[in-house]
Amino acid sequence: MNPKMNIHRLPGTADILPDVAPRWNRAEQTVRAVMARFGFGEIRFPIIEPTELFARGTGSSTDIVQKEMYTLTDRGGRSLTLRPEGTPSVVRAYLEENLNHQRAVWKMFYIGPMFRAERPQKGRYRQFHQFGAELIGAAVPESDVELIVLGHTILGELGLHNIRLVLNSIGSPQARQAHNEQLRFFLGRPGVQERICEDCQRRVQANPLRVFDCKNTSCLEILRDAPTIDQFLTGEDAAHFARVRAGLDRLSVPYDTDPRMVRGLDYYTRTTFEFKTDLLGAQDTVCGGGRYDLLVETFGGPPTPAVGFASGLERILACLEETGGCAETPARLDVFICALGDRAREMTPELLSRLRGMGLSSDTDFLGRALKAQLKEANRTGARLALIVGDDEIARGRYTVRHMDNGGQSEIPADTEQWTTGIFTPAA
RNA sequence: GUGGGUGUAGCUCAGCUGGUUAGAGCAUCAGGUUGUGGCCCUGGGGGUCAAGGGUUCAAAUCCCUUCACCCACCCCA
Repeated sequence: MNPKMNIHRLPGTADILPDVAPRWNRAEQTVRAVMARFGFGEIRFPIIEPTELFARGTGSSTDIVQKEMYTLTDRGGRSLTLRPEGTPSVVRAYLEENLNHQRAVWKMFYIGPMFRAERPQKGRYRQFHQFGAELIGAAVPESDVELIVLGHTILGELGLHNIRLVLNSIGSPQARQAHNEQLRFFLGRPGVQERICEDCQRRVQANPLRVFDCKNTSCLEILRDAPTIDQFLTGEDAAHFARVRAGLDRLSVPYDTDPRMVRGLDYYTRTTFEFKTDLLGAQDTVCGGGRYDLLVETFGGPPTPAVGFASGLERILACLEETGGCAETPARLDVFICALGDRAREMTPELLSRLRGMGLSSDTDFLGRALKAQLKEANRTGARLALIVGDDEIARGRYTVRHMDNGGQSEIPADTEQWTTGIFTPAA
């Protein structure tokens, strides 16, 4: 806010400062730990990719590709894009690195920043962070269950409760097309067409499925009898879906099915799911995913079934903040050195090095301030001990150690060779 | 991209329908203790009142533009 400072953070981006960075680290650690427990290995792929990867992978009809990508042209005239999501890159790497020749099934996860040029608001940023998991090569319903349970477990271990799992199956592209046509017919009938809202009139043309997201009460009334995707699933689609639900039932993972749940990416087939919260307002999806059995083929690979999900870290952290579920445990310093006078200050680098070499966290005052101010600083940093080094101590060959928790003081030899971690461990 | 709201100190916010040098709490720094933190007391620093333009004798206050943030639409994590 310094008026002279006229370079600003881009809209929808954030600085994660030292006071909140520990929350991020903790969340990421939890994600990595659970992923490892489920047998998923980390994959790191470029933040910048050829634009065609997303045009073909994410799908040219999606909002992401049509209006939300950060695309630039490099000096060679190539069109590059800052990744808006992770799945296409994972599939690209899977084929490019010939992973399909090494093993039939791959379980991979990623974690990192994504970029979307949307209007920022709560729970939606232009640079945001996702973790995601992909299980490539398996078609059985139990692999869907594996992924949903993985998401469920991670969210739970992150401390997120009161989240609702919503399940749907959108079947094959053919089923969806049939459904679409019926829906258009249903909404285009005379007597209906005039009663739906303007937005929905437009949706009927662009993407009829979207009418199911409308909140308008008269639209909702009409839509109660609208055809839903479940009526168009093939026997195999329906059997697959039933088995996914049965798998979740056996594990007592609660869910709601919603044949009207719509996802905005082109590549989904059969199972789709979302974990939703009621803490975030409009941006209520904390994790979303589904099966994408045709995506590998669209990149020229062999027919390869797959399932995946992605989850937004900002939204998760925002939820935790709402519920107070991220109690801060401020890091405590072991020793704060209070140096008085030039001679003492000259010695502090060695003293610090010795302490740090012993594995103790330590710091000192770099402003040449009075003892009072230095102790205040020691207090602020949560130091357990203050090591007071002044002319008196140097003359005596013994330094003063102050126990910040109870104010008690003792002395230790000035000779650092004689130091042990024991003398810096305050009595409990 | 569209609609609505907001923008005053580092942070959270007062400042009524325009009227003298723009305030509080917290934070910060200093003093009360010439070498002893947390509590308390006293004092200091810190604002082109988001930016730019306009109306007016007079603008933090009214108008316009831009920017940022928030909410909703759209869509998604």
